[in-house]
Order: sequence, then structure tokens, then C-alpha cells
Amino acid sequence: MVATIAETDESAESEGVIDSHKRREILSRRPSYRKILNELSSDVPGIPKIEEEKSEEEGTPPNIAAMAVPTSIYQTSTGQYIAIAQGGTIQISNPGSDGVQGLQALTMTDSGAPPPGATIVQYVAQSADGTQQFFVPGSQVVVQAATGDMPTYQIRAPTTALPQGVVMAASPGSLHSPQQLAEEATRKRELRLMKNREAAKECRRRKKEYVKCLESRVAVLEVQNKKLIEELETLKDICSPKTD
DNA sequence: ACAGCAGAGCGTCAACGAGT
DNA sequence: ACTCGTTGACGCTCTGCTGT
Repeated sequence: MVATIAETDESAESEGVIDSHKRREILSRRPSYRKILNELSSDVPGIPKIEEEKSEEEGTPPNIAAMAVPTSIYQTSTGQYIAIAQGGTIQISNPGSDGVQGLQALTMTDSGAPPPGATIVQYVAQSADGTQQFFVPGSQVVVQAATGDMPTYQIRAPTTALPQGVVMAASPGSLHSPQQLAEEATRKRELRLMKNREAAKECRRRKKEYVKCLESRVAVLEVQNKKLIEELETLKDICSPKTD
């Protein structure tokens, strides 16, 4: 979807602005849904906790694998070594000081046994999203996404639209020209948007869970309330029998 | 079949708090 | 001071329902 520019900020006038600011002030002091729910759940047994962010062991997407013993080592034309672990993790060692700019092809060597002939792996210099990609065996794509001060590398399926997680950071690239700086800014923005997109999804999921939790709690309390009212009526009857 | 509506879901922006 | 995660607000799209 194309980015939508919110025109509310420009068009909103005094009243609306004050209103929204007040609201914001009130709402912004609310702790996160996770906090609220976890506090709730510690008070009341039976209310499930919202699970903390899973670390690698569970959260590893299918396209990105966990760190493992290197199984394949690739040497680039610029002398860099790229080790691909069993799970797909990449390590890039940089004997010289050059980045991966200018990389044309990768020479594949097998860490287990010397290859009968070096395999040239196709390399794509620049993809549409500004990342650099090269292809390795197993239908995977190694992507250079220089989103921070340092370029980072990832393995993903060729069709994967967005990076699933940073695997490892490599040596700092050389960003000099205005064009490179602009590209860098674009990459940073893309990364920020991507992260926020995921965060928003997660936030909504937590919110739904929180609301569900509150609803079930309401149901429980309503039942309790009903029981207490009935009990009260019974006690009333016992304590003040009718004198007819 | 079509238009109109409501609700859900999504992407983005902006503001804030916490951590470094 | 800066970065990053969180979340409300807003606008947009999609989908299912309902009335004509």
C-alpha cells in the first residue's frame, strides 16, 4: 500500500488540537498492555500472561536459521570470506579493509572437502529495495542491507519481501557520495518503517488479547456478583423471617 | 446486481518513556 | 543526547451484511 500522509496535523485547529493533546496526555501514561495484563495475571490466577518476546530458539523464521557450525565457505572476488553455517547463518570475514562493493562473483568452496572446481555463484549488485544481493546454493539469497552505520547481511528466500532479522554485522561500508548517503537514509527509513509495522501488528495482537482477558474477567466477576447477591438474599431470609 | 454501511485490519506518523 | 520499543490516532482497503 502506498504511504498515506496524515493531513490531520495540518488541518486540525485549536479545539481539536487541545482535545487530542489532553487525550494523548491521559493515554500516554498508561503502561503497556503486556504490563497491565501481566499485573492482572499475577493478581488473578487463571488469566494467562502475555508471553515475552521469544528469543532465537522459537522466533527464528523459516528463512533465517540460527547460528551453527559453518558448513560452507565462500570467497568473494575481493578476498572476503563468507561462511554459511548449517542453519544458514552468514559470517563475513574481511581480510582487507574493503566492503563488499564491487563484488562480482562468489567462489564457492566446501569446508568439508576441496571442490573439484570452484562454483561461481551469481551476484546481483542492487535490488529494487536498495539492498545488495547474491545468490548461494539452496535457493537462498544473501542480502546486504546497510541500514545502520554498518552494512548487515541476511539470508532469506529469494521471494521474501522483507528482511526477517539481522544475522550479523560486517565491516563498515564506505558511504561518501550524496547518492550513497541518500540511499543510506532510504534504507534507514525502510528499516524503521518495517520495524514499526511489525511493532504495530504485535501491539494490536496484545491489545486484542488484553481486551479478551478483560472480557473474560468481566464474565467471571458477573457470575461472582450474582452468587453474592443470591447469598445475601438467602441470609436476609434467614435473619429476618416473615411474621405473618 | 448494486450501493451504502459497519467493522476489522493494516501502514504510517507522532509522542512518549526507558535504557544506554 | 540518542536510540528504540510502544501505542494512540488517522486514513485507507477489504469484506460481509443489508436494503433497494
